[in-house]
Amino acid sequence: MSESKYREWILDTIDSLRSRKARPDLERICRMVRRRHGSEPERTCAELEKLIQEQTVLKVNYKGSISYRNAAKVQRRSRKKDDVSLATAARRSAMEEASHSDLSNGDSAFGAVDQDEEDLEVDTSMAMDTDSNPDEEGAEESRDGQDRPSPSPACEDTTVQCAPVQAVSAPCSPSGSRPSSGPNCSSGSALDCAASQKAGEKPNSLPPSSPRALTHNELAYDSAVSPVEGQHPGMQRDKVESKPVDHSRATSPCASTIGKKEAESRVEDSSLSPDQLVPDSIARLDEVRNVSDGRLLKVSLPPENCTFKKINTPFTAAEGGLLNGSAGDEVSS
DNA sequence: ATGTGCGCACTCA
DNA sequence: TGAGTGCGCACAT
Repeated sequence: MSESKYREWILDTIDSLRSRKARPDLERICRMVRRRHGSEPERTCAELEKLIQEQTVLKVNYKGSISYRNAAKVQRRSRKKDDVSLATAARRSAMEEASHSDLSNGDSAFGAVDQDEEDLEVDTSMAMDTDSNPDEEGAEESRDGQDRPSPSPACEDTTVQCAPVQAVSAPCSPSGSRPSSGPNCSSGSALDCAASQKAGEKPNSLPPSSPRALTHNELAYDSAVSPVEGQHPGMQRDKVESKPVDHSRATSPCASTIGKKEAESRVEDSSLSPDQLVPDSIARLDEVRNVSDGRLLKVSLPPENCTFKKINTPFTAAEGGLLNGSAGDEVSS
């Protein structure tokens, strides 16, 4: 029940922020939801992750910061030509909407839906590009989701919340904002996380891959990341194994956005393209693996570790952060 | 203090 | 050149 509500709230909030020309970031989303509906930031954060997993919401690293998009609306540049993509997108949206009701709930239906979506994404992933990619994070997880029906089963756990989103994007809080809370964003909560993002931040991203991928679409995020892969466990693994490496570090669940920036800062390549999604997948390689095994365990530990790590590992960059120089954005993970 | 509206610059296809 | 995005500011509450 609430899930669907949250979905609406979150999507609505994202739309609202966008229409206001404000970056739909975690902090703003949580704040607005809290203001409007009184829901706790933590909860909002968790729900948001779920939506990301479901691909209802896309997490993207834009201009060095994480933004959330309404997947149903995202299309962005790439597509023009491809009708296909549009179509796909449309379909997706439709599905999403449809799924809104069920998916979130995790009804049986959703299994099917998911698949479809996945397929779409996969197949179309190329087309979708940005759109889909961003989801990747979600995608992967969603895969998991297959096993486990609902989108965010785990989320509820503290681990979860942080996991997806954060993981993806945020490696950990940069400023070390709160080591103590480390593990989950929870207490610090989204807001904190978000806040931290801002604070610390510098954008960056880890570019996993090669720019070329981007060529196709921004989504390229990287082949590694590619959502698609995620779909098949086996594939995932391969990919994961193959590329992963760096990313793994980056990820840290809870730290969430916060960390991300740091991470980004350090890593930054310039190659990235602007909107890139933030594929968690990479980040979460570990998780993924787990998944392949059976499902992911959300991994609780990581957070702390990550957090600390990241925190500890300061990069001068952070400050210097400017590294990013490039305006673009990068894909996050 | 917080939310909102919007001009403007940026980036990309 | 058109479109999407978000910063930064001014204004509203």
